Amino acid sequence: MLDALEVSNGIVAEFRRGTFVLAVLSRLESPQYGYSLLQILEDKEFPIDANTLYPLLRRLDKQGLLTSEWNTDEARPRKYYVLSPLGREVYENLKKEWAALAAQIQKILEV
Amino acid sequence: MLDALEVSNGIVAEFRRGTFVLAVLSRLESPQYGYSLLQILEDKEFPIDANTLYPLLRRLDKQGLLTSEWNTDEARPRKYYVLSPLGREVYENLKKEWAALAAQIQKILEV
DNA sequence: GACAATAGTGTGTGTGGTACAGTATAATGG
DNA sequence: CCATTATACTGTACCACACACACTATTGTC
Repeated sequence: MLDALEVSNGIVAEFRRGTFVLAVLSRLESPQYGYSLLQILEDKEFPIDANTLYPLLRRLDKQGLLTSEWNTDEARPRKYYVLSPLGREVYENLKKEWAALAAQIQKILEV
Repeated sequence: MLDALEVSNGIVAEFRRGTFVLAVLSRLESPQYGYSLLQILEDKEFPIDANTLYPLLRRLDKQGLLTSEWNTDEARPRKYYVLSPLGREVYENLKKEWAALAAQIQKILEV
């Protein structure tokens, strides 16, 4: 049998899952590669598992929100991602929508 | 090709998905049946599709966060759900965790 | 008598997070 | 100079869950 903490953690994971895209987009106004993003987000106290981030980057690239480019000049080859024009537009939308959602939830929890 | 609005809406749906449980739990301190919840949440400007809500209620019941009971006294049989003690405890946790997450996101978006 | 609203169950599908395995190079410590 | 750790990815399979679709059935209304 699961206790309250375990159950809560599972549901909190669902919260966070929904916000991964927003967090990632927020860090890609300047180019980053996967590993640097992992560290940046960890520093920002928003850690994402590598097994979640890498597939997410590929997906956002495929959806056209990011553009990607291999950099082979440096010692180690790195795949850099950055917001595409579409991605930038989507990101601006999402910021507004997030604020709206947060306000709605706040309202529901207050009563 | 999808435009920015369509893509945004998909991602916003992901946001909302994560919060369904919280919204539903928040309305189940007093007993409600599925259909009444649909209407309450719609009134609160947090509409959930019936095809999402009904399976969600069954799942939360199965996980022990809710207790359910058929009421056959009224004209039409209705299945009433209400928070179990575990559910209540989880709900209190989630409110705190939600506030923490919202603050984190706020911080990430600010920079 | 038809039709919308009410109040559900059951099941299939698709998306996406997560896990696991694998590849490979660079830096560091003993 | 060899082992280990950190770096930096790819590829694929699994599973949970939202959502869609189909279905049943009663009540109220026009």
